[in-house]
Amino acid sequence: MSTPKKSSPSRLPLNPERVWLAAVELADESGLESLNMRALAQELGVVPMALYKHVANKEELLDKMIDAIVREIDPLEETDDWKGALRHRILSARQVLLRHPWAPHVIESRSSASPIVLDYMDSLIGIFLKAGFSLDLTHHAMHALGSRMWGFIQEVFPTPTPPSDPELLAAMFAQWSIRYPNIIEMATAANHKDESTVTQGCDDQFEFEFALDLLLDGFERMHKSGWRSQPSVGSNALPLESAVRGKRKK
Amino acid sequence: MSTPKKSSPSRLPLNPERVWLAAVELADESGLESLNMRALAQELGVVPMALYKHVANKEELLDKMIDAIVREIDPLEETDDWKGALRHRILSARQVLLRHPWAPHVIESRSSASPIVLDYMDSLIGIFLKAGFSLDLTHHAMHALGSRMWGFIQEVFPTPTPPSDPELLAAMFAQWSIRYPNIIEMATAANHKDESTVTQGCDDQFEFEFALDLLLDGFERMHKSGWRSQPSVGSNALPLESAVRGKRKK
DNA sequence: GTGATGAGGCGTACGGTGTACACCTTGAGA
DNA sequence: TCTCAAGGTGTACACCGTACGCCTCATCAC
Repeated sequence: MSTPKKSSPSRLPLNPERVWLAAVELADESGLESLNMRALAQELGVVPMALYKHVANKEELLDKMIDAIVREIDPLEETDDWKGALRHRILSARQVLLRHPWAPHVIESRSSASPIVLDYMDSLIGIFLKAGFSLDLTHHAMHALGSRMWGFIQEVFPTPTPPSDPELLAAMFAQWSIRYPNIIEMATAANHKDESTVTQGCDDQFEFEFALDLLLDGFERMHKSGWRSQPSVGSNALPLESAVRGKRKK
Repeated sequence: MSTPKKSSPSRLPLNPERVWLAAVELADESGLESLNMRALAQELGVVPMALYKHVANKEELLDKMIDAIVREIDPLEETDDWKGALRHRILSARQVLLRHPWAPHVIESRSSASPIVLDYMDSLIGIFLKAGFSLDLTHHAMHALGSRMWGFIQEVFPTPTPPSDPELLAAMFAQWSIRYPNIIEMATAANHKDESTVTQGCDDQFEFEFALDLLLDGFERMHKSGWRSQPSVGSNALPLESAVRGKRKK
């Protein structure tokens, strides 16, 4: 052969892409907290410092990991149904995130959008514009989508996991009923069960689609009614705010 | 005196609250990355390990810091205007976060809600229920609010800061116009300016209120129309989803 | 061949982090 | 005066990212 590999049979030469794909795999399997340069190096059968010949540092590695999974999002299909297209794209993003549970945390910690990320955002904006949305409304809609465009649930503050001991559980339930009557009332109703499932039984996919559709329906309504944030073009300072404040109060 | 402090005149005895209030102050002034146990100890004129007599570990310290700022949110006022009350409370939360820019990152990293945090959530739920919202709709509305109930902008992926050199800037602008035509079109229109302000001039407060009002209006509309997610009580599995899907398609 | 070159893997070491653990100090109460 | 515990001290360790210098080896002009 013209390329004799004598050192080790299992050692193909390692390149940047192999590094971050291995990182994605490691994070998928062992969680983000297990992803460190030493563990990743070991996974690749290499010494830690070898990685730095292929990625500048850990931050860049995390950037590339996000790029890798953003590429997994379904490509945009040709259609005239803007709402369907947007919905499909965002739900696809959500499926990707479900496969990579570490991703939300990493996305939130990025300091700047990569070209791949900008491609995705550009395509979403394109959906609005192609449907005839004003530049103005498109802009606000993108902000209103926020992290939801990536498929986040953005589940801040998961409620504490209840104790398994039934006696302790009953005690906790009694306490909560006094201090958090509304939470308890809502939670027990939400799953037609007793206190044992008080904090469970919430369908994430449903909640996500509920909020997404609420936003999309809102965008549609504003678009159809020809909503504009500015009474007259030319000034772009505080008037924006008072304009909408006026509308809100009706 | 009956309490002679001979060691040092400036050394009042240090207690848990002093520790986390000092931590909040340090994070406010120097940023979250400067908040470590050694720096915090120095700020308090004490050796690092002394802190562990008052807080269990850094995670607990971060929990307490969040508690401290959640307490800064305006208390709930008595009113029959649920939308106004909710709006006021959430905008107040946003003001708090603006005073403590490190808070969103910390909130996102909490693994469980503290009692103080649950108090706040309970009060929001209470607003919905008092207004006559169904338990069902209240539940979904809380999820739809998501991190917005804390006043997050949730500005994922800030666009890269443009170079200051005007020549480089023009080059970047030209490149972007080709690769991200929609972003550029939207951004230039958004502030009626040339490329020099392409990524600036976005009023965060306006964007936040825009999205918040969109959600609140949506909740109101659904409440008034007597929206329910379940065609019949008793089953709580997939039917939920198809129910809303049906509504969405109309 | 042979020496130069440079890409890529290696080994050591350093500074920064959270924190375990044993020690000491001090002041209140018996 | 002795005891005891709360609270501050000092040392030390494990783990992290990564700077820096070295070594190996395939390539290629001569």
